[in-house]
Amino acid sequence: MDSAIARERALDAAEELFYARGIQAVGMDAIRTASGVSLKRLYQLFPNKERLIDAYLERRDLRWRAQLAERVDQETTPRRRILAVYAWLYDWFREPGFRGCAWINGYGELGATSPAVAERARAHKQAFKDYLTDLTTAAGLPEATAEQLRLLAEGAMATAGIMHDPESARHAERAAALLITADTQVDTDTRRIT
Amino acid sequence: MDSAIARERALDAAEELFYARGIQAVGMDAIRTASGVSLKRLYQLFPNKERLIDAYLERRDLRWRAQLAERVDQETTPRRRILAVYAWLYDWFREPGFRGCAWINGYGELGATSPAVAERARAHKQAFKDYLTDLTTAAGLPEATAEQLRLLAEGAMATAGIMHDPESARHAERAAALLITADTQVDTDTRRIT
DNA sequence: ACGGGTGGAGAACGATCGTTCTCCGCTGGT
DNA sequence: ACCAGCGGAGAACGATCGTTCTCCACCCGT
Repeated sequence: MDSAIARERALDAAEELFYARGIQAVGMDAIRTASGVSLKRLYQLFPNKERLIDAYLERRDLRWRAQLAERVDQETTPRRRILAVYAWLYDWFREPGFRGCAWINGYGELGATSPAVAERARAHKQAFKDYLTDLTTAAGLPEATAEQLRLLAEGAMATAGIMHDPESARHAERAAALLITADTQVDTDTRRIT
Repeated sequence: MDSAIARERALDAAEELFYARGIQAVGMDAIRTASGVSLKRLYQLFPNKERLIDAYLERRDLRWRAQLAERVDQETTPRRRILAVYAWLYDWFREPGFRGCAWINGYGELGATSPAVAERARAHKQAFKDYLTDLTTAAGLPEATAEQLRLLAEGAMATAGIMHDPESARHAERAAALLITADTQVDTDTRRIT
């Protein structure tokens, strides 16, 4: 079997199992069974479990951000592009098998013991925040607004994961709409609102 | 030794170790060593590790909410009481050894495999949201605002934990100030902002 | 003083899991 | 056909950990 295909199958199985059951709850044997990739091959592709976890988080990060950007790019005006983030979250939260943010969960599980996982979580969250900053500056909003939008999104992810309540995304969306409108008011209008 | 004292010492050790290193990374033996409570006694007090985890989350929840309420009660006006939540978060985030929210972390680690942990996390988050609802209704604000304030707080906790950035609390505070002002505007003013 | 029982220290047990090793069948070149 | 080597299945190994068991020192009532 082609090595690249085996790698992808292993990562597919790892992603599904790690995300659904938690990382530590999934043994290498379960990944072997789910992927059909033998243990020997698994350890040729990833020298140990930590590297497999790392590759899982890396690949998921790329896909997650690409899908978000794809949704945002369906909108044209800066304001609608910002709100599209929360619409996308809403769709994500309603997907069957949604179990919260893989990086928040992974950090909670292994952030204290695995520097690699902690770093992946930080990098992912930083990249997300940078993306929001791009969207806000395109809308002429200050970076502080991006920070606030970020907190709303993170709060929606954490809450939706724990409470199984996709509506968090709608509340976040409404708050975001208020914030970007209020900040605009403060800039253009008098500073009645602060 | 008094049974109640042994129980408290065990919980003290469990809380410190579970929170700092993650639950699964701490063995019963480490708790025995840190607490000075023998294994036999530990298993008399808690029939198994899951029950110890449960007691840890329960006791921490009571203390966490009591300390938050204590801080909020230092303020008198409804608006300042709401904003005190974020000031308290800011102080908490800057404490040495802060590692994020114990329930977000615990849910990420064991939410998928332990129904007891998942339920404790849900109950804690629900109680926090109920408390915010009390604060907002006292301020004459709608429940939707409580939901938004909750998302800001949860986002600040998740972000501060992962990024080691206490400033999340200040950004959340500023966003909260905008939201409760904006919502007040919508109610009293014309509904220019929505 | 003495015997019974309580509690502590730590060994022991069984299960799980990451990682490696063994054995064997298959393949591909000559 | 034959042999060398690659890859797969799964056993094996060693470590960790939750839980229980053993053994012994100490204490307290008579």
